[in-house]
Order: sequence, then C-alpha cells, then structure tokens
Amino acid sequence: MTRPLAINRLNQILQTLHDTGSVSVGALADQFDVSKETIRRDLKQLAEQGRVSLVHGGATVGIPAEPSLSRREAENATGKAAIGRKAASLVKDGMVILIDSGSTTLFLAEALTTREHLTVMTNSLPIALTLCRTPGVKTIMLGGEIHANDEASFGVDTLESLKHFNVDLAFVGAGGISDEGEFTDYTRLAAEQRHAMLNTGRKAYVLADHTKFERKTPVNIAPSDRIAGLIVDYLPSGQISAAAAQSRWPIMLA
Amino acid sequence: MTRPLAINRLNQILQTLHDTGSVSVGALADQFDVSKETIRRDLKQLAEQGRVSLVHGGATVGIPAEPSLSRREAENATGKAAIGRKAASLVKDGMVILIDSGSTTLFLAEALTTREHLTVMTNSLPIALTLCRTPGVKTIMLGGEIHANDEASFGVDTLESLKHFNVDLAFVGAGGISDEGEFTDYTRLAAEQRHAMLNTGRKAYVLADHTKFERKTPVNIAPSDRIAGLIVDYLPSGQISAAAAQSRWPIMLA
DNA sequence: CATATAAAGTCACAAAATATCACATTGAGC
DNA sequence: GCTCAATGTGATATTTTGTGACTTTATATG
Repeated sequence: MTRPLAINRLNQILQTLHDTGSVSVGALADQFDVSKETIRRDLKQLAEQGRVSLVHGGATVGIPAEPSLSRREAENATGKAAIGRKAASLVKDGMVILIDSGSTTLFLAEALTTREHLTVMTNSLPIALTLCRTPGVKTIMLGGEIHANDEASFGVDTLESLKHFNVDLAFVGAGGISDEGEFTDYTRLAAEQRHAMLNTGRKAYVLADHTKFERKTPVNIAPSDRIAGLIVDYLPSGQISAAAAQSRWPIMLA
Repeated sequence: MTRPLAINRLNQILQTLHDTGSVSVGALADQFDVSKETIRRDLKQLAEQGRVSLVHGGATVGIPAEPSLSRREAENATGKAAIGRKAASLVKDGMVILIDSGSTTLFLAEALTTREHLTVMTNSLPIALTLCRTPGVKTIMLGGEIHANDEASFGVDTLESLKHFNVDLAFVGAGGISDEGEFTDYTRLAAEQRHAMLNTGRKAYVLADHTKFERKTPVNIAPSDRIAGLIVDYLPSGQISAAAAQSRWPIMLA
C-alpha cells in the first residue's frame, strides 16, 4: 500500500487556509482520513515555518491575538521606558541610527527628543512622527506596506530600502526570546525584516523587556554577528544568560 | 463532535462591531448559537486586548475615533472637511489611490475610514496612521526624508518610490493658486513632488480651500494633463475660474 | 428619591472538546 | 530482515463551553 504523500496534504491545507481563512483539526482529519494527531503535527510544522498560526481547534492565517500596539504600550511601561533611556545613552551626537517599530523602541524615540544632531531611520509611523517634531533630528521613514498592528511598514519595499543604507547603530525589537536565547517573532516576514535591520547597523542592539522572556513566538529571527548587546529591564533566567554569554554579547540592564 | 473555531467567532464579532459600531451579548449569543456567558468571555478577552470597550449589555468600538486636536484646530476646518468628503465620494470600492500630505487631504483620509476595500498610498505620516487603523484599507507609506512642517516624506526617495506605482486617483494639495490658475508651492522640491504625484494617477484631483486662492507661493507646480478637477469649498474668483475653463478641468464645489 | 424588577454580570463547577505526550504500529527503502 | 520516518492509539492534561446560584446594574414607577 502506498501512502499518500504528506507534502500534498500540507499544500492542500495551506490552500484551504488561504481560501477560507481558517481550518479546523477535526474537519481536516475527516477530509484526509487521517488521525487528528497527524493533522496537529502538520499544523505544528507549518506554524514553525511561520506559515500558519495555531489556535485552539485549528489554525488561521495572520496573527490571531498579537496584542495591539496601544495595548503593548501600556504593558510594563516603566520597564520599557527604562530600556528606552538606556538605549538612548548609547547614541552619540551626529550618529545615524535605525529604530525598529514596537512599543519599547517608541520609548527610545521619546528619549531621543532632546537631541540636537541625529539622523534616524525607522519603519514605525509613531516613531517617525515623534522624531520629526524634534528640531535637529533628521528623520527618514522606510516606505512600504503598513501593518496595522505595528503601525509600521513591513515587506519587500521596506527590505529593499534597508539595503540602501548603512547606519551606526540599529535598535531592534523582538516578539519573544526562546529559552535557547534565540530572538523570535510573530511572522516570517517580521523575522526576516528584523534580521535585515540587525545587519544594517555597524552595531545592533536588541531591546526586550522581561515580558518577552517567557514568550515563545512562532518564528526564529536568524542570528546576526552585528549584535552588540541585549538591553533588558530585568536580568533573564540562567538559560538565556548562558546563551548570551555563548553568543558573546552582553546583557545590559537598564 | 467538532466545534466551530472560536477564533472565527471573535473575528466576526470584531467585524460586526466595526460595521455597526456596537454589539449586544444577546444578539451575538443567538447569532453564533452559544451561551451568553461564552459571548461575555469573548468580549472580555477582546477588551483585554484593547480592541473593544465593554458596556452593559454588550460592547462598542475601542477607540471612538475622535478627531485629533490638530485636525479640529486647523484653519477653516469645516471647509476642509467638506472638501475631504467630496473627494471621498469620488473614490469607489477597490480603487488604488494616492493621497498627498496636508491638512485638507487629512480630512479626505478621515472620510475614507468607513471603507472596506481600498489601497491607499501616501507620503503623510498622520494619513498613514489614520488609514492603517481602518480594517479593509491597505495602506502603503512612501518612504523618504520626513519634513517636520508637513509630517510627510519629501525628496529623492519619495520621488523614486512614486515611479514604481500607478494609481486610479491621485488627490494632491497645493500651497496656493495663482491668479492665472497655476498651482504653486513653497519649495522647489515640494512642487516637483506634487507634479510627480499628479502624473502618478490615471486621474488627479487638486484639493484647495478658499484660503489658498489669494495665496501666491514662490514655486509653480508644473501643469499636468491628468488633472480631472479642482475641489474647493467656495467658488474662486473670475480669473481662476476662467483659467480652469481654459485648462478644461472643472471646479467642483464641496 | 426610594424602591421594585427585569435584565445583565459574576462566579464556581461540571461536561465536552481539544491538546499533549509516550509508546506502538506501519510501510517504504535499503 | 533492519532502520527510519510517518502515523495511529490511548492515557492524561488543558481549554472551552454551558449551567445555575447569586450579585449587580439600569430603568421605570410610585
């Protein structure tokens, strides 16, 4: 008996998902006449590739419950503000820096509003708006399709723009940090863009508050040798610290 | 027994909420054939994410979209709002449009927040921010250096991005209108960019309220044959009207 | 203004569906 | 036959949903 190829099942699942926006484990198990466990393994695999998002009972396209920007701003505002100030202290007059979108990086932008000579590139609308109102700061917005949840541009256009630039420092966020010390993100696209941002800077710093430590988001951000430090509000667990030591970048406490 | 995915229920609740402005627990329970308690748990969850506001008996949209201070305090806000609504009436579902920066065009963006299927390109940060919060509107930000006065991108990068696109309608502002019916601008760069914007649209409309009629700013915007109309709040003087007639585009009163 | 009352909310618990994990089975390729 | 990866199975854990007792809120009414 020859078994139907699993790859076909995966492709059909993706097809259905894109047609209808969501799939349920039970329905797929019936449709392909396999056990629910098999379907779960399929979906898990697709989720690890960042192609679907798992939800109870099935999977959907897009991000089911990533908290909105305004929500994330409110969460642990003090810790994020401290991280922002710490990051700002690394920025010297006259530098050209890149700031990623996110609630933590928005605090960095706010901490930079007292500066006199800076050039800042960002993909975040609120950060651009904040900094363009600061005299003495030259602001460059990275164009592209705007993602509502981040209020920032993501996509081919943004990635393309990034290629044209080289900056002194890049400040990049992350969706979460895995136990192994890998930075993770909600979508494949975001992960790729953050990786590109890390490599755009001569040095790059990752900003993450302690709420990220426990959070494992589906896609890994590929490592970069430009990383010069991880800026946090609390010291992370031993595992993450060990991973940091191994990667030879310091953990900087705000 | 397989259950319908809870995530779909949540999404539909959000959709209904966006369409009608509010939802009631009882109606949703009937609609999805689940208990009221389940609906309450759904709404509570959405409220925790900041996506809805709970009220006794149901929920309403999270952010009531009150016009920002700068918008209300804008000079001749009523006239500009009328122009914005008039311009919005020219936009059909599914169109791809380009919106220039400016206070008048911001009112156009505001008037488009009820739409379902639109793609909007803009160089204005506030317009991008307004529209990216509107579900169903795909927003593309034109990148480049941000000018503090306009809170919008201007420059070589922006001009370059414009070349890659073709849109159904372009809505462009102007610094002023000369007696001869020429559109004028404050800087050479802005004038050149507005000219490029006019030519990016299959059709282009110029938005100008009556405070622009008397104003003669230093640089002329080169004429374009894509111009399909000038949208105003009051009819301009005879000279401007005559020039419009000669250029064969209509003056549209909001 | 106090009170009645119906509707809505809260909470704790139980039932059902789903998820996870370890281990068994199957079949293809060597 | 042996190995390995994919799949199935069943025990256990977790999540979601429903139910009913009880509390709170909105609103009308005297």
